[in-house]
Amino acid sequence: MDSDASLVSSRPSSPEPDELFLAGRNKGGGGGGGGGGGSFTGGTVSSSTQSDSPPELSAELRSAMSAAGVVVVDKLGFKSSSSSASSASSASSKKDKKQMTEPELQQLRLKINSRERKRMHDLNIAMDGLREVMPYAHGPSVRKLSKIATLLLARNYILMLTNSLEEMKRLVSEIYGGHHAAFHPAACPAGMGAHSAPLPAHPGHPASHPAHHPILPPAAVSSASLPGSGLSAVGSIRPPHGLLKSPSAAAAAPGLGGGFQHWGGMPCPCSMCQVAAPPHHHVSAMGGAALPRLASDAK
DNA sequence: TAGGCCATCTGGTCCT
DNA sequence: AGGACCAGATGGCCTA
Repeated sequence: MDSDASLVSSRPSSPEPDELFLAGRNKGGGGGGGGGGGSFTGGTVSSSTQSDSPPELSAELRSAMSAAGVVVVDKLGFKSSSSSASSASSASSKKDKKQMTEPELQQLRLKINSRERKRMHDLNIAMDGLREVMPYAHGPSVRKLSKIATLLLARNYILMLTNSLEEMKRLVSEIYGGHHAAFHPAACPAGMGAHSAPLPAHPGHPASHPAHHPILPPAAVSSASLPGSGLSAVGSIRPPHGLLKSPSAAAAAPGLGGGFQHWGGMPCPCSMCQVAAPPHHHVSAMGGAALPRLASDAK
């Protein structure tokens, strides 16, 4: 019904951050799957849901909808000049629900629905933000990761980055460990060269053992050292392949689809290479400016 | 056509 | 009291 469409359409006009996302996001394209289309096909969803309500309520609901629209918009941050609607809703909310008239109940219900919708939209925005930093192929031709796949891939990615950091620290300590005195003045940053204060994280320092991670909290380090930890273990934590039904998604998300298998034969010991980037990209990948993205060949 | 994924609605519960 | 959070139900869309 148009009611939901009006509510949904009122959201993009909201000054909130999700507006930017929703505006730039062409969910109707079908890339996001049925759900993606659902968010912008308010008519379909509303028709389905409104069909639950008695048909005779439609007109009433529509009138209530317009009033509730003001309330919703006001709730979303607009400077609503119509205080009557908000006052009516507040007044009705003060009543017992049993005493509320049907339009008032509907208005309250719409308000709650809108709030819940906004909450879910915010959740989806956060989920998309997570997808954006995930090392899998992005693009219009690549199917979007499902929510569960996104979460599982994110978990794997965090674990893998943790292990990568540990591995790099270990290598650095191996390289510079025996030449600490010689390398120290030049190799260390200014603060470190001065050694004004003991730096546990210094490569040559005994305390720089990976077990005492200077950056990550102990929990993160311990999580990296899961049973059978090490780089190969990260690949073993990947989610079930069944989560990636489409081969394109599996190819686009190596962390999910088994892209870690090449680790054993790779000349570069940096586990970052397991993700997607060629060995010479891991510096930029560590920088996080541009996470390695697989070739958008998928599909 | 079945199954997966999703958005939305809705009622309940918990928190501030 | 109001809002946030959660889970179940429902129905639409898409893909194999």
